[in-house]
Amino acid sequence: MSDPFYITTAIAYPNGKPHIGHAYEAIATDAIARFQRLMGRDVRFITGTDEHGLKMVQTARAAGRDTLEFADEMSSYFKEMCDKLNISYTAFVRTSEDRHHQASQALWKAMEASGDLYLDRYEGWYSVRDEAFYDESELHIGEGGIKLSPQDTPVEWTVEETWFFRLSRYQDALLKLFEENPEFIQPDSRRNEVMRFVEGGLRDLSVSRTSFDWGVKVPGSPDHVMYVWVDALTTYMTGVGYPDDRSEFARFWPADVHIIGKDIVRFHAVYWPAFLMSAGLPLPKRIFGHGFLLSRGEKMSKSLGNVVDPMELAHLFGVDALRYFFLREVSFGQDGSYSAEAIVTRVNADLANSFGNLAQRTLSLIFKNCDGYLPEIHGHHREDEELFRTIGNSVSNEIPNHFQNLAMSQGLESWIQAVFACNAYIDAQAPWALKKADPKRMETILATLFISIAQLAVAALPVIPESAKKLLDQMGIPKAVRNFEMIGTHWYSGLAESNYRLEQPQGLFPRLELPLDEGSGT
RNA sequence: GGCGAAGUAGCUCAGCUGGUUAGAGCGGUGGAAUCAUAAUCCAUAGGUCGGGGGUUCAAGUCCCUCCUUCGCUACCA
Repeated sequence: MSDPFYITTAIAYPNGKPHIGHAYEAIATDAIARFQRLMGRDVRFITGTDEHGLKMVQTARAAGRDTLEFADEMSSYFKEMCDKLNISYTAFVRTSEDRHHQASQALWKAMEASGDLYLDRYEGWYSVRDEAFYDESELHIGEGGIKLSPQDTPVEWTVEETWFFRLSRYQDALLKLFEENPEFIQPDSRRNEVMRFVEGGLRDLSVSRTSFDWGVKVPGSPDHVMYVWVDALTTYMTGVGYPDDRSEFARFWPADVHIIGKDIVRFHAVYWPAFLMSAGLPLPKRIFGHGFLLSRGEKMSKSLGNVVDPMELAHLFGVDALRYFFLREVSFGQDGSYSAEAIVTRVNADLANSFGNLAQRTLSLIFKNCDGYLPEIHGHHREDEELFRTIGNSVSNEIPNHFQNLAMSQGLESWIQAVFACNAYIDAQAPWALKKADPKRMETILATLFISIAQLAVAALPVIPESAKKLLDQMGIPKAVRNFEMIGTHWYSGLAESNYRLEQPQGLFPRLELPLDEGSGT
């Protein structure tokens, strides 16, 4: 059986509809998952929604809705988004599911068994929005004399009985973990922040609430529900069968990487490993905190009116175009900027003009000059070998290495350079001029290009799955060859000898137009 | 206040452990080509690598300092 690979997105809080950040995270995670499949790994890819907590109750109530019914609807938007964006998750986990409650309770019991949970009374300033208590010293006064949390959310004085987790006990173990596994938190700037936070000392964490009941019941304390982060994080285990499906869980846990936003690094890099250590479970291998997408360099906010619906972008420009843009243009781990012009420019230049047009002109030449049959190779020239070397180095070496390191933009940089090399090659060789003068040479050139394009299409599958598949289908590339290992082998003659015949080639990436209402911005 | 990141061609950015004339894409300019989605290819544009100082035979690449932007964190009020 092939090597397992387990990856997750963060589990989204469906308090509102999915925004572009959710789409970005899902797309990036999906590209990695697809890449690993093409590398022959047996992939589990979990995403889902984190539906508990007082905030959901209140939002539902404000809308005059039943909480679960409201959660059903909101969660469905996230699932729809994933399906629309071609996200190849293996399970979409909702924290309101029964199996998830069981998983969370199992984790809780394991932590309790380690003596890390104790009941105490908590009095303090509580922010519903943040689902967190704050010390008086952390508060500041906002407009109208209202006390606000450090996140500028309103707080109220709350007294409740609560379970605590002995987080303080894990300070040294966590620091040791970070020091011995520099890859555990990435990028490095996030790692530094977390380390400094932990070095500053850890307080025990309040991990249950009694002020509402929309959550996972604490075993043996029916008045308590778990702190949302406890059960949200547990989703990563629910998704691979914890606690019942022991073989699935044993096979896929711990996760190879949790892809999350930079704003929730602490929960994943501090609380989560501490919970797991307490429960005696293996820790995820890597936490990757990606950056935020900024609209024309500015943070998205409702007040600025620059909130963009990712579904609208996908509809406007196409799913693959959007996926390509995000992964090519944004250096993974850093913040990125997007705008309609940037998307149109990038997608037209790379996908329509360079790659799409390359495929179109090559396949058209074969269609017209070879009657659609794949041309024979009559011995390669040095220029052909050079092109193969360039493509091979990119497709078999640089791209997989970069993707392996979650450096998608750099992998795509290598990819587009290889595409450029093909365009330079076709212009230099000018096969269209050889139809009568030297038809054999023309055939060899077209075959060389056909092979190169197939390799580039396979390498692009993780990023633009739909269009790359269409292209490979047009080209008649067998399914068995559509992975990083096989596409580098000698499959061409077999395909040519099978008398595969091309249809009239269809354009893959239509040139995009800048929508009228988008072009006039700053 | 502490820690950290960023500041490189008009724009968006690459530049790992310091080493020949600082790179790419887009845009601009001049050519070529016409198979192709008016797409492509070639050449080119002379940017004090935020300012200043230092180490070194040699510094975007190391050290110090200052400026600007951002992140994490602390504290005062």
